[in-house]
Amino acid sequence: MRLPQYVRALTQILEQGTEVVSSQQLGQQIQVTPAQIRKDLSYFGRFGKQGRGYTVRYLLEALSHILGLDREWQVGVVGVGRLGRAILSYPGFGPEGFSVAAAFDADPRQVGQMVGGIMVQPVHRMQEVLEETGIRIAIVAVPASEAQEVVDRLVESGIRAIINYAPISAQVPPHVTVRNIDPVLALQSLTYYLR
Amino acid sequence: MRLPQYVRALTQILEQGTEVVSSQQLGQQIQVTPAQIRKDLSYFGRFGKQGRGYTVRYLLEALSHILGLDREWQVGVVGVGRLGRAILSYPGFGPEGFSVAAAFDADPRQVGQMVGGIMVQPVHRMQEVLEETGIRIAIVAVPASEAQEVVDRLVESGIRAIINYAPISAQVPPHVTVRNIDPVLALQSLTYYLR
DNA sequence: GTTTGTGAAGTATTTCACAGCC
DNA sequence: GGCTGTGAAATACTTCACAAAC
Repeated sequence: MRLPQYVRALTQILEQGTEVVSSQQLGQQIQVTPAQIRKDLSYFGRFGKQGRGYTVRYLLEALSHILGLDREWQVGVVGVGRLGRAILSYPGFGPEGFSVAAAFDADPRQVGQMVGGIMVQPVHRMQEVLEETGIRIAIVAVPASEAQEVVDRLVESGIRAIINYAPISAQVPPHVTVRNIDPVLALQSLTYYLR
Repeated sequence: MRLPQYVRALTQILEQGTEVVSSQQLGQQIQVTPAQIRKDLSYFGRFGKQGRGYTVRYLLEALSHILGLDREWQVGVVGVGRLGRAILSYPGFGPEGFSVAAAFDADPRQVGQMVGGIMVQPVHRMQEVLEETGIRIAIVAVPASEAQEVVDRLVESGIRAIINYAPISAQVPPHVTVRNIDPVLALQSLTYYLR
């Protein structure tokens, strides 16, 4: 899925004040071939003008809408240890339309604390809170040993999308999508090229 | 590149005391089809026995060697802001054979400080230090606006592999490999499925 | 009976290349 | 002349299915 990259690049291009962009120029910025970009876009509609290119603002709005980025998404974070705290106080989600609206932890010492401006709730209230708030995206930042259990409970609670920071390959039903963030795997795949 | 996943799964299986594993069992654990696993492995050699499966310890050692994971890798971190500090104090790299051996920052207030047990060095000494220590892997944790410049200097310094946490698509020559860690892009690709 | 390793078949993804439009 | 949108061609990746080995 390259659309989010296009959105990011178009946002930058718009900020520069450029009004029209070709697939060639866009591709240069994000290391994707022009044909690839045109093919990707053609799957969703016809956004360009021959001989001219794409109107940056128009394409940006169209793609943002397709991705559902023209609204704010509430996100729940499970696990407020070292990593969870870093996520909760990460300032990069807000500007992109994601707002961390709930945080959970199993450790009673964490529960009740304020982290990144929100109150940590006990994990046994997770289903209740997620259903009340209608949160459908969760970030899992618990130890590997507890991650699958947490994922199972998130799925039961109606979560539809998960960012998983735990080093496991989580099992989920088909209606739930998972993206793994796994720096160790990334490092380990790099070492292959260093010999 | 799925080999690192196989290594991780095999390590767990070994810890459980299981000595032999089939592509079927291994696949179940990490959500990969048995045929896929056999095909992946066949590219590097013949590790199994028909009717039996794979000797866990033997396959684990073979894959670790192929990936270069049978040694320790020194890593340099550039940027010791919020994110860089989290990376420097992340306890998950060491056990996997990665040791953060140098840290750099452009901010003079950070330079000289000890973070995660190592001394922060000025970014202008980066090339010198990287060449002295022979570090070939770097983690980039600087703001987007400075990331490409840092990447360029890393490439000049002989770095061959980069984990990039900055939200940019870095330009590097073909002999350098980059892996991006980008939670915002991951989130944005998830929202597509929620409508 | 079980499970590997692997050609062949089947899908998916990417690139080519050009008619059509600006 | 420049650039899109898109079928066709080319690549890449995955799954099938089975002979061979245990």
